[in-house]
Amino acid sequence: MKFTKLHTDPNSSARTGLLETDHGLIHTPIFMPVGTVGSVKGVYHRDLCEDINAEIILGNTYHLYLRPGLDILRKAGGLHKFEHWDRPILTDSGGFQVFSLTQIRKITEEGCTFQSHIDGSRHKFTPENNVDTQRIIGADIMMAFDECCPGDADHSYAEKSLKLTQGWLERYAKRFAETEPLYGYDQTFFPIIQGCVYPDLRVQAAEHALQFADAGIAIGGLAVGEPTEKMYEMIELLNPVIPQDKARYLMGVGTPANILEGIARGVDMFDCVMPTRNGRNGMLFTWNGIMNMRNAKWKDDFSELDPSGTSFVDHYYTKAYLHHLFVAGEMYAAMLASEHNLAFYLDVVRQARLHIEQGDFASWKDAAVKKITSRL
RNA sequence: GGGUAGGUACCAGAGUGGCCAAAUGGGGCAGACUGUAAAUCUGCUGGUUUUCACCUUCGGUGGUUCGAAUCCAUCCUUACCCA
Repeated sequence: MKFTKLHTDPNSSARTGLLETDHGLIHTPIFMPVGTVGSVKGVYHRDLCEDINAEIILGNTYHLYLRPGLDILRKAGGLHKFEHWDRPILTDSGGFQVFSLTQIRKITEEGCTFQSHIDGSRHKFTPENNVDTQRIIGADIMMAFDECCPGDADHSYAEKSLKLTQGWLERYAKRFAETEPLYGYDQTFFPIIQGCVYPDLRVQAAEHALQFADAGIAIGGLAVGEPTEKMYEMIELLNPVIPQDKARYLMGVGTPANILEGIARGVDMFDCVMPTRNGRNGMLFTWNGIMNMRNAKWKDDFSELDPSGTSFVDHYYTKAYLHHLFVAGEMYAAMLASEHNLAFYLDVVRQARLHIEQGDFASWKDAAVKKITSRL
């Protein structure tokens, strides 16, 4: 896998690039829709390709390992074939579940013991079996197995956590080097920089992780409880530390504004459940601001859903109609909102790329952020 | 005409002397959501007030009582059954 930097913005650290995979090209900056258990919730793959134009989607190792399980994934010939998705896939390792399923897991130096959130059965992830599992899933980009450290952790915990992550990374890289892709196309892996909100830990984490970076590297453990400003500080801090020829993936982020600010600070790749989850819960992101479609104000607004939207749903349906679908609890509401939001997110990164190429990204970004964070 | 069971907040429906502005659902109105245990969760939902508190409210009217949604009388009314 290869990452090439293409353009740089003169007034910020924003850049465009190209990530070449065996399943196709990824133009960065990019947003990657999250498809945890083998589907981007509520959205047809057809629409993901043609309407939204997602260039890559995510899967999740923890969730897919529990269900459908490795036997089925192996028999299916990997996740691409199983879910019939021909474009690139990135899988998270389950490191986020180490963070979010804190009540039902135990961390040791060897790995992490989980209780399944589905049936309570006990399982263990180690860096080694995590590589094996992601080989079976067959992601184009595999994520290292880490501990996603909470944003409010103190320095001592963060340091201990980082040590663990670093030890796991070394073992992960070793196992990765010893194993081969199973399905005839290339796989790469991204190491993950942890270190919470502590500059000394972050820099140290980056320097360590960079030894294992091939095409790209990830910044993890952000947007997990720390103030947004701290998140921006950490990205700024890492920007000069990470070589320009590595794709930088800011994991789990975020709001459209977070993404633009991340791009301005040199980030190339983003993923987040926000467009789909918040969409299912009635929130629409647009260039003109945020709409809560359950609000009564939309009930007799028969204007098109989003005049500036790029999805067909934006011009095919009205605000009043979507409001009605949400109030009525119709699943179609969740589908339409997810489709709109993902199309918007992909439009955000597309516009960002255009403005970086034109060289006016920084000023455009400031104006855009102001607008998209307002409430309609 | 006779009998029985009812009439409680936007709706349904608990409550049957003080802890009742009144459970619980639904509906309504807002809010939250960041590598998805989320088509989920939270708050508010008689009036004034930031809270305390006070005022008005449980079909109508009139009583009993220190005190009534709750007991009594009467009227209105709904459903079902019998004729």
